[in-house]
Amino acid sequence: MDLHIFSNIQKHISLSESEKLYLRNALPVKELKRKELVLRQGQICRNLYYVESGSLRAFNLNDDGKESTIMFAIRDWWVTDMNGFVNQKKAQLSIEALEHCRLLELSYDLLERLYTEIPKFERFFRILFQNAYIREQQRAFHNIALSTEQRYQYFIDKYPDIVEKITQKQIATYLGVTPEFLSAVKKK
Amino acid sequence: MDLHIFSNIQKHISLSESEKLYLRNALPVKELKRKELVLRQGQICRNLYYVESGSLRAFNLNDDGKESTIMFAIRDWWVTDMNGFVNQKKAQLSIEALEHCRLLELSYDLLERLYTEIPKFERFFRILFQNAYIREQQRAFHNIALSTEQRYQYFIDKYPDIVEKITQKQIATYLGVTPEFLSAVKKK
DNA sequence: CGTCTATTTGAATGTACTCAAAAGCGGTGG
DNA sequence: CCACCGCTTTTGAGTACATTCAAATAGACG
Repeated sequence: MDLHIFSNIQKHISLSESEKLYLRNALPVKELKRKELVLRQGQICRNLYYVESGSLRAFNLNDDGKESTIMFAIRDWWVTDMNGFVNQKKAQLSIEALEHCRLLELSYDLLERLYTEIPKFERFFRILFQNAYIREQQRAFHNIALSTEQRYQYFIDKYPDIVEKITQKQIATYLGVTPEFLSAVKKK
Repeated sequence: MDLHIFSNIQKHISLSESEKLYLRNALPVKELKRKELVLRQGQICRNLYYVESGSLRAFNLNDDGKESTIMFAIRDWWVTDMNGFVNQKKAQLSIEALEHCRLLELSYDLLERLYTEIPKFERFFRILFQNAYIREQQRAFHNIALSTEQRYQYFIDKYPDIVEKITQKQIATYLGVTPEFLSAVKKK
């Protein structure tokens, strides 16, 4: 089987050929053009996406027009508005393609079925959420403990593959500072 | 059975009487006095704790002596340095009792055994980590998008049971501002 | 009751934002 | 393939947010 998602899943659990075949048929491919949205803030969030190729940005737009980037997703990452998805309610986030993307779409209903029919998916997503939790807690820690310069340095060191896909303005909205200020920090 | 942990677990999975008995015997009770540490930054983090009663604070102390509070934990919460715990490496955090505490201690080895021997624990912790991830992502979002005043308001609205256990200085280290500044924000 | 820590207050300093304008760069269409 | 257009990045001045340090006051614990 040729999909990256299988090796992603098999980092943590094993899959039989029939399970792969099942998944291949159950996961629609979604192609996105640059700047296209796969989720719009305010819509019900019905799917979890695996990124076969391309890159995306999940962001919130508030009433004052201020954008905050919640996460980036590149090849081999999973992305959605997780709060909206697990509670099947309106998304706080929009998710846009930063370039041409090829996604696999995992619906809420299918995921619930996977949990009951193939219980090892509980394990897979337990590990996925465990890692996601640790990452986000680290981020929250950095946000309260580190200077903008330190957080910028950490970001470009930790996510070089993301950095090459995005603009400095997008990094600024991820760090929670203005593009002007980030520019000034870099000059130093 | 009389432990709060059982109703905590049974929010998401069911437990037989024999499973409860097994857990009861497998989870040592740990009693802590006020200000005592259950984990010290730099130590290997061997346990995950369930809070039967009392309240705790997980924080990082950096080289300049600056404290950052990563989380609070009250009755019915789980707490540890999750990164240290799942990778069995040195803790970034210390965890101290804010008052007399009664904890249940779940070791790394026992948890790994639970995952394989009672697979529904994969589901339980999948849901636990899923919720933790959503919470931390929300926190990271607030850190980059909201003012100190808004984050303070959100915290006291969302966690009134925590607020009554802690000092304003501790809230300040959780929000990532100085106690002096938080005091000024409140006056307004 | 005394001591230690938390909280408040204020002044001086540093960090970050706003607004505006210029310069640079990339995508798109001709 | 080049040139234009729009967006990103830079620069700077003025303002607002947040910290540091010090000292006074208030509270809490033993």
